[in-house]
Amino acid sequence: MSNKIRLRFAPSPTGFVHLGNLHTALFDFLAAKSMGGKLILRIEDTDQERKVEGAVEKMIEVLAWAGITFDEGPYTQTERLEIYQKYIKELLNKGEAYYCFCSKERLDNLREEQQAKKMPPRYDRACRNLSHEEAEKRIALGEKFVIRQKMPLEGEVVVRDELRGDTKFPAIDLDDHILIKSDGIPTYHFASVVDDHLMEISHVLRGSEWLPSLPKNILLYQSFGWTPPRFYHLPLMHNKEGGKLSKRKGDAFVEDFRAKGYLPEALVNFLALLGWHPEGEKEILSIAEIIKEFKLKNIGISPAIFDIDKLDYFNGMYIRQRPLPELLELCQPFLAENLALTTSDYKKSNEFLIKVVSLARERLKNLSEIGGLTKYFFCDNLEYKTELLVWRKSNAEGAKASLSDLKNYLTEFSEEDWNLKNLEEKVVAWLKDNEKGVGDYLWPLRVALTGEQASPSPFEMADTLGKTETLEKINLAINKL
RNA sequence: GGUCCCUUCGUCUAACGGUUAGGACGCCAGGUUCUCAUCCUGGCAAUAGGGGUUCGAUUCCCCUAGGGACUACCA
Repeated sequence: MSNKIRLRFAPSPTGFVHLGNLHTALFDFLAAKSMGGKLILRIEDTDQERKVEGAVEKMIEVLAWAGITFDEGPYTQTERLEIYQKYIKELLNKGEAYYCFCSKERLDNLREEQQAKKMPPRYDRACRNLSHEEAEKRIALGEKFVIRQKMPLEGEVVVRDELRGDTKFPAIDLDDHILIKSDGIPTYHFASVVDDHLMEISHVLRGSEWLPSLPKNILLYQSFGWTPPRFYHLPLMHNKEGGKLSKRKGDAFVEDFRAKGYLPEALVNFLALLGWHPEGEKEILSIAEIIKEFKLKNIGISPAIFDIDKLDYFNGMYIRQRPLPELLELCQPFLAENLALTTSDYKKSNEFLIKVVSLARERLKNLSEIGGLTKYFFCDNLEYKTELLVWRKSNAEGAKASLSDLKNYLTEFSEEDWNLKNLEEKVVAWLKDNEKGVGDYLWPLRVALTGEQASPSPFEMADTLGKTETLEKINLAINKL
């Protein structure tokens, strides 16, 4: 037995990447990397019905986007069927498994009966004591069969989850579950135990929905005489209502978050904090920092509710941390609609777009919001209610006078002087010198340039828009009043 | 119904059996400010309930309650 650190992420290829998948994959990755171990990708595709074409490639791509890569794999279980055949024979020979010829109908009826009687639904072990000869005979006759695990009939099975300690399961509650299906393909329980052993997996980190099946796993290891890996069952994630994350609410799939403009570092940071905590109080951590700090003992055990507000906060932080050119690149798809509104070459230039992004970024919770937040940068004719131009207790005449005043003052600026610093300093000094109310002037100016209640400052707008457009928009506003 | 797991502010979470029960998000208030946002200050807010063990329980044990998972020839 080697003491190498080897972990595996073992999804079934059923379609989109669920947030829970990413959570598990992330913890597997963090555990492996923090201990200097290897991470293996294994595709559990033993359910042919649910298999989705292209799902594996997509999953690898999405995980890579999140920064999760694999050292080995993907191994695919349906390509390893001879291996499972070999090991099931060993179990059969040891008398730890048996052939079962019960039909689906019989099992369904049995289950219904048991449930009607409020009995726990379990296989009645009808085939458990079939003789070897009898079984061989029926197989030779072409009867369909499955292979079941022979569970102990009494006593209890003690299993260990490293996070929770020992847990006892009464043997009487254990079912003789199926190891090999009638199509000859193993079930998850059997394939994963065989693979974990052969792939020398040292630590299994998986969702705690697997906790009830741990006895089955452990019993298989015992039947084979193998040493089981250490098991860590990770807390499950729920939505605000306490239920499962769902496709309908759009909070289930990683692809949805990605499309909305969530950054991978935000999602990873946020997810790492669901069921794990660093030792210090710093919460904003890069994946590299998390790896450095990650310790298995700091994994939690209680289920966590997925709180979108905190994710938004993290995403905002990471958006503000990205260098502007990168951020612009990421925002491009969300700006396309706005760019279609203008024919100006200047507004399609990098110089202009960088300014737009720099003004929008501190207001973004996710990148997809940038379109709606920056529309007024691209419109020639802003649509807004005339009253919006009027500052608080001022009136239409006041607003009109302010704007005319500003127009005259700004017209005097040379193109060279038209920049943020100058505009701000000079206009503010001018207002002060002439004892003009700041709000009386700046509010209508800002509205004239944006048509919005909330926006960047008038100086930032004027600087970004340029002298010509600024004066045009002031004129339009004056004419409205 | 059965088995198993879980339970600290609304949420994510911290706290060798001894802390004014800490941090973060959100919320509220104040500051900066023409607006919104950012940023800075401050504030509100929790050990599910009941029994034990102990000089002392958030922490250990039991019961109750609540939540969750599993209970397929799905993973």
